[in-house]
Amino acid sequence: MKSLIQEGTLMSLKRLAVSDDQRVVVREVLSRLGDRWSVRVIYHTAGDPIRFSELKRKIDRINPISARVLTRTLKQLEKDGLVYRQVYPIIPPRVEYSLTELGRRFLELAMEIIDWSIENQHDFEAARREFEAQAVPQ
Amino acid sequence: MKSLIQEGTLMSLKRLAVSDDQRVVVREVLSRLGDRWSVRVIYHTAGDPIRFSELKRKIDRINPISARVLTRTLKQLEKDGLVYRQVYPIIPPRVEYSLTELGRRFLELAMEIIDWSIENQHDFEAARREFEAQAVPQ
DNA sequence: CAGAATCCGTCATGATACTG
DNA sequence: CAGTATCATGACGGATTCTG
Repeated sequence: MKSLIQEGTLMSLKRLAVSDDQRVVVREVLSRLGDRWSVRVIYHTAGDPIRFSELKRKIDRINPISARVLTRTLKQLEKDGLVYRQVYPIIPPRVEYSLTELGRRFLELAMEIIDWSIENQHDFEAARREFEAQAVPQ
Repeated sequence: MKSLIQEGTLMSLKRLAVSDDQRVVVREVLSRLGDRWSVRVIYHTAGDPIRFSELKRKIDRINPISARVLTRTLKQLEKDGLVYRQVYPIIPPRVEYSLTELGRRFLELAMEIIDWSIENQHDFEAARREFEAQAVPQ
């Protein structure tokens, strides 16, 4: 299994090292995983098309998000091609968000990591405890 | 395939929503993917145990990293249980870094996403071009 | 309803110099 | 060799107020 990692990663890094454009895309995608809201927004956009306010309300239930941040996150995701934004030019305005195919696959990959994190929760917590037991016993 | 996503993600979100601790762990792992250096450091730590300076030199070849940032990144990864730090109490000091089992699996998952990003590079670039063509035509 | 505008605090990153 | 200390900065996130 060690060789599996090393061969796989070496191939990836070669490809990663070749082109600047590729490094930019990778950085972009990993950033979406790492920022505070993108994954959560994408998750709540996975079902039927959802309006701005409803999306905000759903997210607020778990963790409050400001309109400004939700707007910025959605705009970024739209630019990345992960989210589709449909505008109905009526009054009052109606805007619906949904996932693109790219967005759906992104969510699947994100979920793999999320599930893995939860499965290994205790290992992570044990590592942290041990680290803090060693460091600066004062 | 839609139901696949929705069932899978719903299960994950339920688990995600239940416990605060679980949300913390998930946030932690996703942050490691999203920050600028962790994945790169983990990649270069995947082979034989590697010393601080050699690690720095390898990373520098692609993108220069300051000693301060490399130190901080390594310490964080050690605290997360992804990297193992072996100290030899000799003079001059010798410190070797290697991956834990948790770190190896993390790298595999990260590589899935990296490979996917590269495979879909053109879709991402097309989405960005289209977005910028629409926005603010001035 | 779906944002935009403004202002502000925090954290990650980074350059530079120093040390056991 | 393997870091630490100090200082600076820019992006991200957030609260509040306003609008077509």
